[in-house]
Amino acid sequence: MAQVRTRFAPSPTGFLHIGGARTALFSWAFARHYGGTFILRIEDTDLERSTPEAVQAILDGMHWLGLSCDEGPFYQTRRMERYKQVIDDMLAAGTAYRCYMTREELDALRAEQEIRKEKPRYDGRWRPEAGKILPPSPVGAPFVVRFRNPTTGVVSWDDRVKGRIEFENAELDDFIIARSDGSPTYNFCVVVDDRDMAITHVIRGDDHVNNTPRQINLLQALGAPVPRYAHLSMILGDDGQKLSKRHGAVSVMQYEEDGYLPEAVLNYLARLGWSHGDDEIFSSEQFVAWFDLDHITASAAQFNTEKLNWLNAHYIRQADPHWLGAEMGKRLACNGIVTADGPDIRRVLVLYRDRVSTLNELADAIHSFYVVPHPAAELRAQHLTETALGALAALRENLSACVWQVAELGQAVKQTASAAGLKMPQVAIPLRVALLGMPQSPSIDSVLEVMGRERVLQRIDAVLHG
RNA sequence: GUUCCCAUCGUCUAGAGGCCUAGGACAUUACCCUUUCACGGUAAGUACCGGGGUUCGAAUCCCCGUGGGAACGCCA
Repeated sequence: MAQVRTRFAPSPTGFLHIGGARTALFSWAFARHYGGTFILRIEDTDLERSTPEAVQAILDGMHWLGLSCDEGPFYQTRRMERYKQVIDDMLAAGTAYRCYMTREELDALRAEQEIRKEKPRYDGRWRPEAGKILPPSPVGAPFVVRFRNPTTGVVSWDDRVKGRIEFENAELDDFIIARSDGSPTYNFCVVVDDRDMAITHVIRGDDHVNNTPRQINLLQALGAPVPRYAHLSMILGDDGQKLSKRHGAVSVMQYEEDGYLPEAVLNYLARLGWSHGDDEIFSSEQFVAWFDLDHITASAAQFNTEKLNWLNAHYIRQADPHWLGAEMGKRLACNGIVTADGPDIRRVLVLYRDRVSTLNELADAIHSFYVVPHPAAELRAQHLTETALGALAALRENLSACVWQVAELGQAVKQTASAAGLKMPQVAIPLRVALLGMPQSPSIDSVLEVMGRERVLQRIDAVLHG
């Protein structure tokens, strides 16, 4: 295959959401797989809605996911001269023409068409045609530039996801390529850029399928090669509903905040709409090695947070303890919890890392090691009974005599229980409540060891004398 | 309304005419492990939208229907 060049071309009107992230991921992976070039292009020609904050949000999202581009980011607003030149060329070549129809006239036309239940479209009244007499151009009046779309035949392409798609040219109208203020429009900029940037594969959302025939016609009018297209179907929300700013669409950065690891999000997204046999868990290197356009699903996919959670749990278990420790320190510090003078955070993490599915859950789970817990009255009443307190008092004595090492600590708990004629849980659960403020925890001997003698004894005392 | 797209377990998916009495994963349920809660292990239930063709044979190919979606902007 010739040098592969793909691009991700978001418009900076909001954050990078999950759908955009997947599009970027697939474009990126495809380029990487073939040793090609991945280009980032910011489509900011809509001055009204584009913001620098949104540009930054997109950049941040891609950076977090580790999707780095080889060229760009290019900004369409900085290429205005180029667009203008191409428009002039097309006007001169007769592949585009000036249209003086006013907005009012256009609106009226559309209204009529709608009444007649027709597809709303431009009627070609200013389109030059051999033997056709155009109205005289109003001098000084504003005009738009329209592309002279072929009127007969079909446009078609072999979509790498959806297969062959054909459109009758008769279905297409002469779309605007330059507004009355002279600024170029989306379909036009895309074509010029894809041509200038020598894009070989356009991987994008399938909401662009209907733009594709227009873009192909334009490309052909420009004498440019037509890239391959791969249209990805959309991602639905967890509830099966379409994602929108109003409903369910969240920034990928929100996932970071919620305690997801980028490798989990990447892995999840990779698997959403693409497959490699039965493989579920794989690194991004593996993904790049395996990725192809042939195994992309043509139908829409519903986002499933539970599966993401499962993957995230997996990656938390795999995470480097030093990194995880630092990350936890940061997250706890955000809640005003100091970890520096408490138990070694890495040892605490080892106890909890396989019991949670997000970093936030992990932070919640371990915070009792650093902050004295206040078990709810109900918990106290249920677990810190007189019998239990008696056992804890005995245990306190036994523990204080212990070498602080897991096997010996476990023995101490067991012996205390049997000496009091109690079952193991009858001691271990009150002990958990005393130490951590909750009746469940990892293996109690490990908790004792990691929490450390001083803290353990203090917390038991607090319960006994509190 | 017109054009285009899509259709396998609740969800993500495997499946390129016989390997499919349809496989894997998440979720669910049961059991095992166990000092609790998890992790882990084992097992179970659950799907080819409907109807016609083509074929010796169809989840796979074709047509129709139904359902869902997208696009029809001087937005991208």
